[in-house]
Amino acid sequence: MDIEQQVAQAKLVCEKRGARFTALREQVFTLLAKHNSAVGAYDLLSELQVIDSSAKPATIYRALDFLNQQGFVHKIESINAFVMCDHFSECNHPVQLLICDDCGYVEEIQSENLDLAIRSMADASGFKIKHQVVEAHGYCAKCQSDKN
Amino acid sequence: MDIEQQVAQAKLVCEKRGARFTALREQVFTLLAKHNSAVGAYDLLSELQVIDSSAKPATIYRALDFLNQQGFVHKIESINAFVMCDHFSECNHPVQLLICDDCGYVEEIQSENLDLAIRSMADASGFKIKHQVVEAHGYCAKCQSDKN
DNA sequence: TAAAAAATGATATAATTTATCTTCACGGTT
DNA sequence: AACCGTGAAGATAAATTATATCATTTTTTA
Repeated sequence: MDIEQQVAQAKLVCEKRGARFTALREQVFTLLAKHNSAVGAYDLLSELQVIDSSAKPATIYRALDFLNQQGFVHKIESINAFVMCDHFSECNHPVQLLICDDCGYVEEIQSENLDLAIRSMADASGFKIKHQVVEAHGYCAKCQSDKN
Repeated sequence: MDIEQQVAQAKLVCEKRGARFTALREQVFTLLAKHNSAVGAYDLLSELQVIDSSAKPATIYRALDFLNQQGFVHKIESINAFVMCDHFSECNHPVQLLICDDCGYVEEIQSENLDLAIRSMADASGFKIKHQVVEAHGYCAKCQSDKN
């Protein structure tokens, strides 16, 4: 799916939800979509400032907040960075990421078993899960082979 | 296991490894051990400053770094806080946490299935995992019942 | 159109973490 | 015991990440 399609899809989803996909939010969405790896908020801010020189930290954080709430982007807690969601139309799925510590590439996975394993442990303790952070760090296939 | 035993155990482990469990590191270890929930670095710093008024941020971060490397404490990436490890003698186990967003209680779980699920997804992509961050947020049994 | 709600602008600041350089303490070696 | 190399801690500063607050503008709704 190319970026224009993603934007169109996001607009559609927002319309359905009564959420406002404003020009600013679209800009941030597009900037992030152009990366195929994780990006820090301040890096994104620098990019945004090329278009909109008045942008400030709060500008980018607010936009990211919104996009995150809509499920379009994920925050990677372990590296303070943001990444596009691979399947943003289906909302509210558990987020599970493989993060390459070498090249920064992020792969979003979907393991039902993983989700079940967490939930069954939680159930055993009477714990009610609202949100999961699953971030595996290591080296992607490409970076491993590059080392040979 | 009470705190003195934990300290003794930590000393033993460090000795075996040729790592230095200095007075400062012991103080930070003990402070953290007194909590049964996650604590922020600056909260810990405040507590340390009662004993050692010259302590600075770097002081606490260095000690936490060491304790983390030894596997005695875990950093909770999603809330920027630290917690004692439940089983610090067995090193290098994957860290899996249930974090109560109400009372701050942290339960460390050990699910082989969870670990396997992540690894099997990684294998499928040729991804080599070095470190996992698994942090489930929600409400513990106690906080749920308190709401009734 | 007026009022309410939401988004953005602008400014400041808080919170978290790391870098750097110096000094000190410990362990092994001559 | 004095010497020396290494790692730890002290001191200072600064980088990085994130939020608070209040004014202004835009959009929605009554």
